[in-house]
Amino acid sequence: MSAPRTSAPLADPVVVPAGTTAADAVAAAGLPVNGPKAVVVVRDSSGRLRDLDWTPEFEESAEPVSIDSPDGLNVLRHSTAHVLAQAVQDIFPEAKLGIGPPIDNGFYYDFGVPKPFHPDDLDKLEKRMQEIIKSGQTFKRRRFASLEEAKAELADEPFKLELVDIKGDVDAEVMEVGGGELTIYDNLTKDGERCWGDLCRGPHLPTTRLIGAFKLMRVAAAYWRGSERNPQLQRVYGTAWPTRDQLKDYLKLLEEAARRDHRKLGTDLDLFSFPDELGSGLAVFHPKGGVIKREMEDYVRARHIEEGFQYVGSPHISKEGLFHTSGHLPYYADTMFPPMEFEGANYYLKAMNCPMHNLIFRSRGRSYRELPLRLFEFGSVYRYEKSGVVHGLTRVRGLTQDDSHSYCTPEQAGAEVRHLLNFVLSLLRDFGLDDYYLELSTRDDSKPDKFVGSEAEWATATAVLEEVARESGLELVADPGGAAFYGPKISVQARDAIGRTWQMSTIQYDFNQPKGFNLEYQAADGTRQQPVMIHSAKFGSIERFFGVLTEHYAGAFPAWLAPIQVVGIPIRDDHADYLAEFVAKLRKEGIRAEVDYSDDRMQKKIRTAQQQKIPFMAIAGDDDVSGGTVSFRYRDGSQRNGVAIDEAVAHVVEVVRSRVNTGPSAE
RNA sequence: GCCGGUGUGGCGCAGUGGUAGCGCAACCGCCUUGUAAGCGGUAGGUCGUCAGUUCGAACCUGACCACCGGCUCCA
Repeated sequence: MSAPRTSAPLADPVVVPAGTTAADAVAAAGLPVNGPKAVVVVRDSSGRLRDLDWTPEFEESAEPVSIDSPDGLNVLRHSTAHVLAQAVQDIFPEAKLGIGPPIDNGFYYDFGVPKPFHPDDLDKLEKRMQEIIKSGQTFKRRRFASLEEAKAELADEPFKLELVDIKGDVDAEVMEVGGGELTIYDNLTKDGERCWGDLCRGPHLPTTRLIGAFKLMRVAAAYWRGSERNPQLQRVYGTAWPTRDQLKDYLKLLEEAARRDHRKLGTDLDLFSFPDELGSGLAVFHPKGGVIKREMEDYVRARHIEEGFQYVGSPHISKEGLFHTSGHLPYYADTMFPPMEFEGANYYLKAMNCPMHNLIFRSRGRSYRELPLRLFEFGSVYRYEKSGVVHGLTRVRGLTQDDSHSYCTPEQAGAEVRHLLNFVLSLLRDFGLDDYYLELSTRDDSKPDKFVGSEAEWATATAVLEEVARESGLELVADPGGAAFYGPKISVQARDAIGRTWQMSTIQYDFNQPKGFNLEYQAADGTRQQPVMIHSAKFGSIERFFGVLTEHYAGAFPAWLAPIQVVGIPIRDDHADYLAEFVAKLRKEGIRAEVDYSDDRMQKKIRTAQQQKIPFMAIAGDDDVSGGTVSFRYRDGSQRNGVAIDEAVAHVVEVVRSRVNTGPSAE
């Protein structure tokens, strides 16, 4: 997610005499220069942000930018990065400066240091930053006419020197070369004395005092200029806000995310685990997780069949040749588990299902009348993810894809992609994800060896996907270079309950594998033609989707997915038999219901059921027994007392079958 | 794969050189209770693994494994 580039105008353009500083202009317009709504920079007519002390080019159309706008927040965060860098060099004088851009909710700064930072160092740095901020430093822009001058100034900063020297693909976000212009910002104390400086394109806050609240979050290593071949620098991450309250809210959001973490909930709710004995990235689903997984699969299988897919099956391993034919092996040999050799052949665990489906297509002659031919399966694949990247259920080494391949004529491709996109979106909606945008991943023409097929083929395929994506009316984001080697793709990015986005489904247009497999169908005119294939995974992987759903619902799954849907809670032991009859009736309707027979008190049983996030608690005591009723407590805490047994059964059945959620997802 | 951090009963944690402790969960009792923790007792750990240092290692050193936070990668 990248921050929006625009900020809403605060006022009409300010008209001032030439030579006025932006700060004076802002003041003249009666705009605030302090506090949480402060104007911190201005935008010139070319859209570029400028410091408030910017005079020479000041224009009538300059637009004030407030600190709480997205641009203003970036300026605030970037300025905080400078304060961090100054603090680091104060405490670790040997530290060399990398870069320090703003990011979502914060900033980072990279440093070259002889010894990596320890998390405890953050406290010291925060303290020093606090002092700097309170002292009210300003950032003073200095311009250099020549490279030499700048280099002399930066003689002690090897990384900055490298930035100065970079020819061609200069990272314009980081600095500005071009036109021979290089700028250094000097940090000035309140008395106007220089106390620090950094090569930077700016702009910055007029004073560090506007940094209302910040916190250093973590240290990590990051490759210099993002390349694995470069040395690693120490990156310090922080967050920064105009006010303390905003920082507090942000930290609360992080806590909420931690509370929803599927890895924690997986243990708490007894859903799944990753036994050491299996190896990294290999999950087992426990009975409760198994229920959810099976419900997900059953539903998705049924929906596929409704949509005209045919359910197929294929093995987990194959001889090597198959993956040569498909073209995968040269690209993915590193990330496939190493081959097993026996009977004179190499066998690989499959890392993708498409080659298998291609063999099904090719198993007999195909007619145009069969197209689009839609094959679908839950295909388990194994990918040797690097040790540092496995992450809960969202990045694993063994996973199951709900993988489909639609074989169609090139003319049918657009309609098939449209069909798939609608299908995918309706499925996601059924699982409570209804806020999404699309990403169109295309070929990177500068890296032809990463992609197969001609430019014309790519252009055709991309045009088909783009047209369907556009007419969907959903937000569409370009992802140049993100395509698979065999073709472009649309991916659906879904926002969860707390606004995080997850890449979910993909739809990929492939004209290459049909070629490699020599797939053919007989056309109406009797000629043999080559189909195109559309790959699609709706969940992406069952495991990953499971993890995302767990976080989306914070473990409070909608009733139809809940491992235990109803728990009977007797007020006294002797009410248990009465509830057992009720539970038996529910089970007859296919409801997952149990009686809590533990010798805990009913309050404790309620607490246990709440922690298990069970949607329905059916409570019964003397009143209910004599009245032939049960009393519901829902997991959101609301109650419905004295519901007649038959009505209660019907109520539960209705909620479960309608697949709606009972109670707010956050408990 | 790279950098840093962490690894103690099912879960959450304490214990920095003298042969392991707390809370929850589990089990056994007592209590018989109307919407989020009643009380008492019992059992459970070769302290991630393997080497090493030491009279002695949960604690110090090394290697490996796993996890966490990032980076790089993600068909």
